This record gives sequence, C-alpha cells and structure tokens, in this order.
Amino acid sequence: MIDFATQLTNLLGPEFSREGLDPHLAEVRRSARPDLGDFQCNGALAGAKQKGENPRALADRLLESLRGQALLRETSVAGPGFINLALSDEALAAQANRLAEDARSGLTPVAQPLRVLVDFAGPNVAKPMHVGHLRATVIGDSLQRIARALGHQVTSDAHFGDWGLQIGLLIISLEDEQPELPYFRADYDESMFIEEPPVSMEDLDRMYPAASARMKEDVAYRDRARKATAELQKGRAGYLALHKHFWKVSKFALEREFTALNIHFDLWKGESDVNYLIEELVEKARQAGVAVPSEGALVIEVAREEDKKTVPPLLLVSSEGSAMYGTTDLATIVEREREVKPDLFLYVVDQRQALHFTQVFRAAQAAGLSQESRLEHIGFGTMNGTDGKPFKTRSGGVIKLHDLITSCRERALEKMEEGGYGKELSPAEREKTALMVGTAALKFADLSNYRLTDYVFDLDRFTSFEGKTGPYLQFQGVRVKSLLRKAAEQGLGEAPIQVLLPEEKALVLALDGFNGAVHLAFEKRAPHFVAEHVFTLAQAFSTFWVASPKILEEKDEAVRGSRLRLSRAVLTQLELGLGLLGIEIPERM
RNA sequence: GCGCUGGUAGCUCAAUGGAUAGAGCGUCGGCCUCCGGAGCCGAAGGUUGGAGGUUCGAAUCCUCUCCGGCGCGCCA
Repeated sequence: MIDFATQLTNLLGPEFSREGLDPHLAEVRRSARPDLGDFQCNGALAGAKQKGENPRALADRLLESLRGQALLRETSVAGPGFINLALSDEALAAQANRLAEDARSGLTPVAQPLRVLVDFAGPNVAKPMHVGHLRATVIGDSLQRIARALGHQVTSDAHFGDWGLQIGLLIISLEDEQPELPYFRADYDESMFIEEPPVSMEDLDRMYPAASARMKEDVAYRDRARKATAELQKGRAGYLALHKHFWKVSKFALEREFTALNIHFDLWKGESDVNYLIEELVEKARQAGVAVPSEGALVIEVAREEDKKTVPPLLLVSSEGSAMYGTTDLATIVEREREVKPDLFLYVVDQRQALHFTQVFRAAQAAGLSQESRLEHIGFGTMNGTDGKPFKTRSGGVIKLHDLITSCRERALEKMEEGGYGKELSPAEREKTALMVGTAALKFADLSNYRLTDYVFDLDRFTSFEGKTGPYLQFQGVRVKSLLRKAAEQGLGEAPIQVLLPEEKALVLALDGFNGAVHLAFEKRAPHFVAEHVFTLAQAFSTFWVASPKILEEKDEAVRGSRLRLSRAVLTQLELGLGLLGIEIPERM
C-alpha cells in the first residue's frame, strides 16, 4: 500500500513535468492549515518562479486534470499559490481498511535495499557501561531496527573496546598486584593457562580508574603501560592470555545490561580481532607513500586545502610502535569490507569524536580501503543532570548504566503500585513489567530528543505515566489491548472501518503518516521522528477514545466493528512504532 | 586562537525554505451513571539570543556578534 502523501505526490508529479518543471516540486505533505485541506503542495510557488509567471495561475493549471479524481473531495489554491487538497471520505475509509489489514501498518520497504553496518554501543573492557554509553546504545539500536524495518540488510556490531593502552594499563596494574601469576613470565606458554580468571569485574572496575589516574602523573608508569601494549600487540603469549581473561569477564558483565535493555548485536567483534590485519595495513600504506614518518611516529596526512580548520594527521603507529585508535578503526574497515561489504557504515558514537572520524574516513579513502562517501559518523550530544551539567552521582562520580536501569525499574514499580495497577500480576510478572516500563522511560526520553542536542535527565519526569513519556505510550497500548481482550471475551467481532467522526478521520490520517515518519527517521538517521509520530498517534487515539465512548456497548454492529478494527490498527502501529525504538508494550501495567 | 555543536513559551523539548512556530510539564478553567480519568477539552504564555543579508516567503540558508557545551598527534 502507498500512503496518501506519496499517492498525491505521484498524482501531481506528471502535471509538473507537463509544465516542464521538476516533478520533485510536486512533493505533497500534511497541511499546516487543516481548515483548508488535508494535504498541501507548495511546488507551484517555486515552479512559477522558475517560469516567471503567476503562481496562482500555474497552480490552477496543475489542478485542472485532477478534478474528478476519486481520491479527492476538493482542491483549491490559496494565498500566494498554495495548493490545498482534501481527501474524499471513500478514500479515507479505503485507506483505513488497507492499514488495518496490513501487518506492516503501511510501512513500505525502500526501493534499493542497502547493506548497512551499524557500529554502536562501543563498550569497553574493564569499564562498566555508564550513562555515556546509554545514548550510543539506544540510538544505535533504534537505527538498526529502523533500517531493518525498511528492508535494508543490517549487520550490527558492538565494536568492543578491548585493545590499546587500556589493556596495557590493566596488565601492569595486575602485575603489581599479583606478580606471581604465570602470565608475566617471559617463558609463559599456553600450558600454564589457568581457567579461573585472575580478576573479577569488580577488580577491573577498581584497577582501571586507579591506573588511568596514575598514568597521568607518573611518566614512567605510562611508558610501562605503553610498552606492555606494544608487546601485547606483537603477540606476547602471557599478555594475550590475560587479554582473553579480561575480555571474558567484561563481556559477561556487559551482556547483563544489554539483555536488560533488550538489545541485540549480530556481531560482538572487538578491536583485538583485527590486530592480524594491522601489520599488512601499515606496510601497504607505507609502501604506497600514504603513511609517512612524523615526529617519530607513522602518520597519514588527511588535511585538505578547502579545510576551514586544521585537521591533524591520523596516527597510524606511535613512536612506541603500537597501533592507535585510528589504526584499529582502519583495520576494522578492511575487515568489514572483506566480510560484510557494506554500502553504508554508520558509526553511532559521541559527537566529541567527530574529528577522529573525519581523520579515519579520509585516511580510509586515501589508503584505498573504502570510500569516504559510504562512511558516516552519527554523533550525539550528552546527557546532562538537572543542573545542566554532565550527569553525575551526588559524589561526582560517573553513574553506572546498571544503576540507572535499576532506579528506572524501581521507580516504575513504585508508580504502578501507587496507581494500584498491575495488582493482578504475579510478583515475577510485576518485576518483569516494571523493567519493561523502566527501560521504556529511559529509551523514550532519549530517543524523543534530536540526537545532536544535549538533554537533561530527569528520572521523575521520564518515569511519569502522564505526558510525553515511554510509560504513557505503553499505557495507551495497554488500554487498547484491554479493549480488544474484552471484545474477544464477549464475542464481538470487527467490521470494515467507517470514518464517521472527525476524530476518526484525524486518527486515520495519523496512522497514514507512519510510513513517512519512519523513512524520514532513517534518511536523517534520527529516531526522534519515529518517537514524535508514535506520540502523535497515541494522542489522536486518546482523543478518539473519548469521542467514541463505550465501544463495547455500541448497539450498531457495523459501527462497533469498525471502531474495534480501527483500534486494533492503532495497536499494531503502536507496537511496530515503539518496537522501532526498542520499546515493548506489556499486556497489563 | 581555530573549528564543531546548541540557543525556540516559566521549565524540558519538537518543527524535510512555506500559510496562524507546535507538544509535554507547570499555571488557570471545564468534563467522571468513565470499554483502564495515569485520560480528554479549553485558556494564558513567543520580537525563535542579537544585528544585517538572500528570498515572493527564514526558527531553518549566508555574514557578523553574544552566551553555553565540546574538540583540536602519540588515550579510546
């Protein structure tokens, strides 16, 4: 099925072409003036400008052959040359029924599916996920869901940060704590491997910040860490064994969070997985003259004449001989080009790393590893506390994602109990629902903001069951589920949708906007368009709900059946739309 | 210093160069013999940070400027 905006655009397109104008000018959108029409087209204004004629006259000619179209009840030209289009009742009803029958709720796949690689979350070894990871995770997951829904072939990768200096730091930190471990022996070999990990996640969490802080003041310590890093990368067996331990311990802890958030990755590749490619990568770049020595290191120059800013070179090999952040990113591109062959790479990473990605993408182009045009950095702003500053605990520490999820879940449970809802649920179900509601609060709050803006985290506001929140949207879904459940119990069936009330018309038009919202969200790589749509839909439903009270008691079977079918269509779209944001609707709450 | 971002209602945020800039919260006023009222309807509240410019038309594009956040070679 095709949404109204597209149908109308397709109708007007040939008319613009006939006038010798670009059919793109025919783009039709929802009207800003519902009193004048359901949809509008502004193309006559720009078109008349090109032709040097009166826009109203042009608009009139464009509309001539549209008269008598079954789709339209009325067409008119207003103001300087706005084209207003009003839909016929028949068209509205027909579209409503098509939407209700469509399991995809009107969502159409893209004409040209792409292989899309989504790199997001980027959790690190030894560092529990904190609030900073929330946005990357939630936005990245939503983008992968949206891309899949549109028919793209998506591969998602957590891109585990398990390489580089942080591992070197952990190694020397552990060496100081437990020098007796076999992994530090120069003659270590695999037969000495001990299955039991030498550290717990708590140990890593304690060691890393301490070592990181010490490195900043203690130059000798930093050099030791860098040396350990270089040795690890060169394949020192004992260090590789430690790396394996760190990796396993960290991944186990991280998966707990991803499971709670209902987030899935196709790949859980780490930076260490591309280490085998680095030597060849560096050698080729050096031979091709792309990589050049500079201040003792090996770099790829990426500055360009047209740059307004100075773009520093990408550091390929440090003076210590170790691969850097950008190096592993380049190697990762090589591996992805070989194994996934993406048409599009999306890197969902904090906006503060924009410069880094500029460097990597240019270097990838320069070294012939990929095409810059296919590499995209999807940046995002930070999550701040109610004081407007980056979100911190009272003592000034970083809040762990796990604790954040826990407090959302607990608050959701409190709200449910406060309102006396969910009483019929078993304690286990209630806990499960509370987690669903809590994560919905967290995700919707994040995804309803445009990704590049910073936003203020306010637990009370986000977990509120009223207003523009995840729980409110779930609640609307729960209401419909309850209605449909009762209808089924009473043996009340559906019937073709009739659009009788203005609230029903508004609801059908809202439903019809889903397809456009999802496509726009992917084009802009901005899930908030979906969030916005779902909220608009929920509001339209609520208005309809009040305008057509007691559907179950409606005596007219056709009217009752129509409203039940319309309600079910709403539920389908709410579930799909919220699903694109990674939010589930419980049966009861 | 250079660059990237953001600045919209009291607060938190939307708005693919289009008509009268919209929501949520808060405030004020309505609607409960209600399928889940955690809802709905209405009102007040704006020189879109400021100044120029482009355009038939600017929150949106350009220039300058003020304020906040951030980034600028051996961390990731």
